[in-house]
Amino acid sequence: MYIVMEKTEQLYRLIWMSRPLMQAAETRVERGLDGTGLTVRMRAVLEILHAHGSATVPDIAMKLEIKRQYVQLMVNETLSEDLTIGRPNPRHKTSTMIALTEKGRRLIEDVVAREKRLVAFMGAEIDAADVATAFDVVMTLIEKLKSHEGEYLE
Amino acid sequence: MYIVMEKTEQLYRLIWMSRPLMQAAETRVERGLDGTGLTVRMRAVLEILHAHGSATVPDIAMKLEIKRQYVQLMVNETLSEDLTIGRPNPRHKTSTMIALTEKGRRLIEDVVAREKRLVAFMGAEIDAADVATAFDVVMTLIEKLKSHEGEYLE
DNA sequence: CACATATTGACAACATAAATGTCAATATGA
DNA sequence: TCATATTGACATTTATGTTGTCAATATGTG
Repeated sequence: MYIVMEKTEQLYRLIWMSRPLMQAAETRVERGLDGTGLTVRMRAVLEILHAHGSATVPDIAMKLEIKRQYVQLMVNETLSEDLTIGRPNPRHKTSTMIALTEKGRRLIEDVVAREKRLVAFMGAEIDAADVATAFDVVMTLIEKLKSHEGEYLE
Repeated sequence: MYIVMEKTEQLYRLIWMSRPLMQAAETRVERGLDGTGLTVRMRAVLEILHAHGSATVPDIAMKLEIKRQYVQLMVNETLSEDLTIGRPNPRHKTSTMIALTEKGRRLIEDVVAREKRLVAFMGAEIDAADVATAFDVVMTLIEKLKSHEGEYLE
């Protein structure tokens, strides 16, 4: 029982550390973007396109879990900087497929590579198995938090 | 080398999962606040006062790592709901000590207890040692991200 | 103890991320 | 073909902060 309480306490604290973690990470990412001309939200668009290939604005919105209207804004910024280009969409004629341009592809690859070098450096003294464990715990937590399981407890 | 890459990749993804984790957690917390009359930011004030005892507005701002002007706003809301009360501060006469009222104390205790029951439920099938590992990894990450170490890599 | 400096609370302006509402144009599918 | 849905564009609103400023008051040092 004591151990159970300890675990819950630690899990509770872990969950509340997600905000400091996110803030520290985003601050760092922002600094890494200095000089690239990218904003954090433009970077998000490029990253998704790089990871999943071209997509429509509503597609990207679904992946980012934010409203398409806001994504449209983000995407338009990347379009006007020639980081992406709208190509005719065979599946839907008014919804263009947004694709990375060569310029956009190179930029996001540079940015991600630089970020990964930093992460490699920061993770040097963390055990690989521990990282895997942490990752699993976090993924499980997200899943549980998003499900409505346990709602009756409230 | 392969393992190092794998670890870095996983660490990178773990870091980027901090936002989904935080969002899922805060959405859930918000739902838990339904019917209490509390907002998330009022809850934050009460939680700090409950955990650390009474404090001045600038103290709370330091703990939350946000500007005192915004914390003032948050605190004023709790004051006007009689969840907290300003008491003369022996150490500084214009800066009142903000303390929980009985009403505030009972409310935050209820809220936290309910949240912990939910966390206990969600963590039931997660190993205690894994939680401890995840917690350590996350704390280490936050520390590394906040330090300027590795800046030269950028 | 006087005086320069800091702290506090209050208020206003601004920034950013995002949600929400609406519309016209166009697609899609029964 | 015609009802319904999707998309992009645009406007408004909300939440969560930051930044700047001010007057009142404290604090601490010579």
